[in-house]
Amino acid sequence: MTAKSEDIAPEHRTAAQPGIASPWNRPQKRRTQPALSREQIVAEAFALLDSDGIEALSMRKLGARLNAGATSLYTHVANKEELLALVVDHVFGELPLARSENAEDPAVWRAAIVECTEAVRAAVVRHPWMVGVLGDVGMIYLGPNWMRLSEALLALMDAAGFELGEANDVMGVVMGYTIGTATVEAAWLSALAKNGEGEQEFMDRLLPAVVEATRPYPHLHRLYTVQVPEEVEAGRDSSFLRGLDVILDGIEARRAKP
Amino acid sequence: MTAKSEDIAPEHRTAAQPGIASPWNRPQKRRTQPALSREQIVAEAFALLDSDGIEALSMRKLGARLNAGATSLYTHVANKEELLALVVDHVFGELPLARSENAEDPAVWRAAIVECTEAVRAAVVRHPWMVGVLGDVGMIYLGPNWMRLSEALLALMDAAGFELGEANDVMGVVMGYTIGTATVEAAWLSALAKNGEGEQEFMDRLLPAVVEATRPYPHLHRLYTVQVPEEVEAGRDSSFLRGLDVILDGIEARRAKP
DNA sequence: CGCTACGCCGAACACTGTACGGAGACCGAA
DNA sequence: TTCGGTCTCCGTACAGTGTTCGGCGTAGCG
Repeated sequence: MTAKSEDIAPEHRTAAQPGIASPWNRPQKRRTQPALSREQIVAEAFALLDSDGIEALSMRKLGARLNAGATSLYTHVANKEELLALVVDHVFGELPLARSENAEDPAVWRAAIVECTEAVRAAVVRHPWMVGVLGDVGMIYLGPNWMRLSEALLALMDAAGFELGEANDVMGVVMGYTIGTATVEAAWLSALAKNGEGEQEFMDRLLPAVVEATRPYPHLHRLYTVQVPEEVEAGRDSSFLRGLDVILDGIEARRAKP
Repeated sequence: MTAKSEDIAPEHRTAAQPGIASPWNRPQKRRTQPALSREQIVAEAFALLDSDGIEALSMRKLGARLNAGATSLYTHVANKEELLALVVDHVFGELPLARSENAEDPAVWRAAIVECTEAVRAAVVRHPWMVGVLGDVGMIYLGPNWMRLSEALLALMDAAGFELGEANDVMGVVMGYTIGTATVEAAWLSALAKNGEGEQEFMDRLLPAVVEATRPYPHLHRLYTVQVPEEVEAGRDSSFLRGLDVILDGIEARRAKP
């Protein structure tokens, strides 16, 4: 299913054709270049993660999807951990980079940051397995694609008139907020997925229990009885943007003064 | 080692005392109440995680630490996943709650938020295994201890004069930032731990490679050559606080105006 | 005394990540 | 051509993992 056109006749595979040797199943010209590549493996792992989640990713299953043995992967990837790191960076590689044109206008750099962080958040939410992996993978920010993202952000802030230290701080605040928010959201979403229910339905089913459970906590109780019900999916979106706006206010204020 | 005083004579355990039966090792009055409890299990899992990390936590090892069989745990805990959720909430149970006295003074509620978020951040950084677990555990915020934390924060913001919706937003921004920052920090720290090196040494050893790797990215390159070297461990602390301050500025500004 | 309920656990199952060694095919040199 | 050397692939094996199931012994109750 995932065979590329460079794969020369899958029937060479010894296990695939257990019949007796004969001219018709003989290797015949055998593949001249590696059947597996790191990119291919990463891409297939990515697809598997997206379709079946993190606990479905095993070396054996991944190998099978590539018409390869499990241990063949280890010639291209040192570890499962390294594989996961590569996949995470692969995700960041799909995001658009922030552009720096006319960035001296606050409205412009603010919009650029909103766009960039929204992209990161959307990626994490669309691939909820990432949050469980981000913890295991130290040093994500050394991946080439994350570096490109960072570079673009720093360039943006530079064009906006921030000096390097400030720009770094801004990036830390904004990305910290984005990752934290997205983590919580994705955790919620994968809990949903495990129950196989839609967001709104699950919420409706859960809410009475939550309301009951929060009875000892008056503020929380009020929050869940009057505030939460109407906002769910759309609420997450607007909530993220509201929060980001507050942060950008803080940044812009600090920039204007001293 | 982890035996509680209610444990009546550990030598009943069949495996612990393989000697021949005799009046001295006979069961004698046998324990009258369950040898295991959910709290005990959670506490021991917590200790095991802290000392040996996430990949050292297996049901068998945990059982062994409690002088119990692996499968005995399942009478008190449904899953490993449920166990992890309980442990995470257990961590939050150790944090101090925000106090709401004199909260109408901005300096006071700001300080209270700083204190609270610093506690959360410190907890995550001190228990780096949490970040890998937060992803798997959906719905942490339904745990009783996290609820207590939220309630205290909401009460604080209420006392500070925020209305409920605003207070919720503030909590989202501040906690999102805190969790995100702590996640990145903890990932870095557990990568360190895996290499068994100190933070500064590892940084020194890694920096040249990073500087080289960032050559295609001018801003990043400058950042790593001129900015980063002097700040590492202390830098993380102050960086977190600087970012938080910016956010609080944004919040206070929004509060002051319409 | 017997009975049920409960807490505990040994064995078993289906899987996991990965080390190892061998097998086959390619390339360049002799 | 033949002979190595190198590279990729993979079957096997090992030491674990989470969890189910059936049974066992005790405690408390009638």
